[in-house]
Amino acid sequence: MPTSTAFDRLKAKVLAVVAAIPEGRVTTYGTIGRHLGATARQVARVMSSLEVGECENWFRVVGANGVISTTKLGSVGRRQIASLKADGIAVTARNRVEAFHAVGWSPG
DNA sequence: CTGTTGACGCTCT
DNA sequence: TAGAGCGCCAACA
Repeated sequence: MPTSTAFDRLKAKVLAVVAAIPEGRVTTYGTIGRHLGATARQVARVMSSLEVGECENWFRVVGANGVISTTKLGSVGRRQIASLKADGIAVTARNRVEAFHAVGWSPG
């Protein structure tokens, strides 16, 4: 029995999945959550708890339908959009990933 | 134990 | 197509 909490265990899974996202591809919290048997909320909480260096492509994780949560537009969102563009992923002015259906990636 | 909050998702209008 | 509201679940004070 690991001293780690369920949150830490889930965190490891999420990090593993997110770290496996290929370049130029994106996924959503719901997709990861369902694949790991967790809710999008839990995945989101894990992402919010990530530290600098914990995940190298956290920015490849977006909300449902490729929508970027406006909650993090304060500072993180800007950095996420910039990172996505750097990966070749276009983002519309509505904070949505362009051609999300084309870049949509499923963990597996 | 109770109340509040949230890097979300789905449905209705 | 766009916007607003409600629900689910877990962490935190």
